Amino acid sequence: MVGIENNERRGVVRRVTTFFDGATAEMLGHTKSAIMDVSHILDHLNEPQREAVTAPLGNALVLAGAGSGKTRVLVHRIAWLIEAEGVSPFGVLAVTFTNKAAAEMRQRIEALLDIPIRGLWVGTFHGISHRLLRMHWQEAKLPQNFQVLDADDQLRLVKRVMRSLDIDEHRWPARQATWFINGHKDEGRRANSLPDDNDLFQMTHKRIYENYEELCNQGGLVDFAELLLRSHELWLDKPELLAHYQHRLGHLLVDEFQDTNTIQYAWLRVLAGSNGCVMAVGDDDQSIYGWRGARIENIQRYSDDFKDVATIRLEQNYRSTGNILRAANSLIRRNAGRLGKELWTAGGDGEPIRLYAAYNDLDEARFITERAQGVIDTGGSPDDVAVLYRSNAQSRVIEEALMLAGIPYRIHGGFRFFERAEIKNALSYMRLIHDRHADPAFERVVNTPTRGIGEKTVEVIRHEARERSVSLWQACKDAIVDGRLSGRAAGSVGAFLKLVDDLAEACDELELHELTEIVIRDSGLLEFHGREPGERGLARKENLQELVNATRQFTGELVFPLQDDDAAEVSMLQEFLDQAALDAGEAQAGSGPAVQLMTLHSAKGLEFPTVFLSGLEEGLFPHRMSTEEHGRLEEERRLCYVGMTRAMQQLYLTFAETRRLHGSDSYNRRSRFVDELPHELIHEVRMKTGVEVPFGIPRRPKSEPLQEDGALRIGQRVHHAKFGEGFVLHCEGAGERARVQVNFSGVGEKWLMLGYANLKPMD
DNA sequence: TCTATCACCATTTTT
DNA sequence: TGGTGATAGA
Repeated sequence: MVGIENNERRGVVRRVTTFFDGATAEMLGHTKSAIMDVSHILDHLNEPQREAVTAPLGNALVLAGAGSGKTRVLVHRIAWLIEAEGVSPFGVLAVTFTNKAAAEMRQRIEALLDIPIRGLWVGTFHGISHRLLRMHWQEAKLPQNFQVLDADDQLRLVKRVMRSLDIDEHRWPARQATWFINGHKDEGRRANSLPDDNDLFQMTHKRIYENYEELCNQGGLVDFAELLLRSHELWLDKPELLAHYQHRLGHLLVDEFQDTNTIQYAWLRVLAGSNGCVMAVGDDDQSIYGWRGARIENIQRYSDDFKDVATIRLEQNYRSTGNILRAANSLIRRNAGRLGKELWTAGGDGEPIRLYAAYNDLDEARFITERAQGVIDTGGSPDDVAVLYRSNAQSRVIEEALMLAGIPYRIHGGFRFFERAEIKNALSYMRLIHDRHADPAFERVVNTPTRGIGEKTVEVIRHEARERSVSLWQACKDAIVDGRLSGRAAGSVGAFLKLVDDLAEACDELELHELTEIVIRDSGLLEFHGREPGERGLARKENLQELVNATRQFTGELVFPLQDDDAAEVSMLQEFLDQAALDAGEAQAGSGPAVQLMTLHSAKGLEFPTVFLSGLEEGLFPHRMSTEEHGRLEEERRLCYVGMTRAMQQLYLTFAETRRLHGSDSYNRRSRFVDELPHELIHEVRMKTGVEVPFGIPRRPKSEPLQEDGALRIGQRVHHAKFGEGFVLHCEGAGERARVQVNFSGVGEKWLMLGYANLKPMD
């Protein structure tokens, strides 16, 4: 029904160029909105936003700059489709990358439309693909109770495969093999489609991929990439099924389009078919996930691959001050091949961007802490402050400084709730209760808590299972009957089997949370983890309790409700386990206002009144590993752009001349990104005094200051009391912080503080 | 089978 | 520097 309506509508061309709030209804022509008040949808939108929200039914590309109201446009567009265009909620599919974004969008749509939108599909690529596979497991050639593997499960499985193939894990790290498999799946390639060549790397990994694939198929295991790949294949294999969804889902909206990878793009194209309307929202300047397969070119290809794409640019920024935007604009302008966008604000210039050249990482942390304290002292909330860094290793010193100052902070990233070992253990018992043949779960808890089933015994069971192509569980039963296990091992294994069977029986008729409670107690996990030394034991026990709470609150309500004909028979337990795999939860429960510490990557999409961009040093940011390739350097620059545009009022850039990383000191030059910013927008904060001076002018090119003193120049031979003779390689800094790198004939290259080294020129 | 010790190593992260 | 994984000894 919906599909037919849509097809008719798509021919209708409506030009809506200007809106006057009072006149809106009259201007909408013959659509349903003529009799309906849609001002709540269109009020408070700027011109381009309204253009996007009310775009004619068809394909559209919305280039939404940072802070330009992207989510707002998506939400209002959906409301517009439903209320003004009369599209059924069942005909709309909104795709995001994270569960958080999906939840937020759903919530905002419901708030805007003031009614729960049953049937509206809002979810992640993975979540939606997963749902499809659950509904059409037979067509997708999966067992009904197939299991979703998370990254950790996958890695373990790959390791198991490699061991069974006798592949040296030193030479071929399992991480790399997993990377290889996922990389190809993300590109839509199955193991058998990879070419055979003489490349040992390729052939080894292909072999692993093939065996891994086989093991997954045998055990009904589906990893993240597989969800997408398989649902894509499902559509291609079953045209009638595809037709059903194409007909039903006539309106697709995709958030963060620049982050789509090859398979996601293909997935969308297939689903859209020739009649579907796709609204792609994204920002090529914020593409920072190329390293995990995202294809920035998808956003460029889109206009070619889809017909009659209307392009709308959202460039008015509602977040940052003029200075911040000007700096960000001029930074990103250095990247080539952009679709082009220039952020502007109706607000004022605001304060200058502040730059702090710290002596070392501790000094940097001290400065950040001091200024964060300043924000709090002047009535700000700790929540208003974010400290961003390139790599997680940088967080420690900042943490310590904040802790010392008694400023509450929260670190984003790290282990998330469902990724914690104790939680995964508990879930594994639950998984086994649900499906005795779930091998990954079996492997995980067969000897957790320790019950005398060692590696040797497990190896016997694995061998048995492989020989007969049965699950580990089945292999245990057989091995006991056939007497293939020693008396002692047979006893322990038998006890484990009985434990799980007993748990299953005891929990048969119970609510999910009651089951969970019994599982963590009777499996011995609660006691086992509680015994762990120190704070950790306590924390783990609490987490397990928290799991019980989570199951109690779990309603089984689907992320996106299904229409009656979609109804799939899925137990609450299954549902919960799936969700735990697909949504690992938040890393830390928020408790009170706190300064936010996170990587630049995880800051995307967020905003803060005060932002510290720390560690702006060559080698760290841009990261050493990204400086070689041009494309990767541009991605680093986009990352810097993302970081800067998080700031609403105040932006601090900091770097350290010396940094302790991995236990040894490193001396890095200030990041090129700092120098790519217009100097007039920056004030440099001087050490100790805190006095601000204009940035840029007095700074001389490196090595010059020393030359002027007539002391040293590059290449000059020098003598050091302890290291002997050498010649100067580099000079950096000035005054008390001046350093030289000298290549000594005896001890090699050394960095020395000029003030202390007492170098004697030799010529 | 479990625990202590020692190399080894080290962007970014969601699903 | 600190976390991880392999190995040796109890």
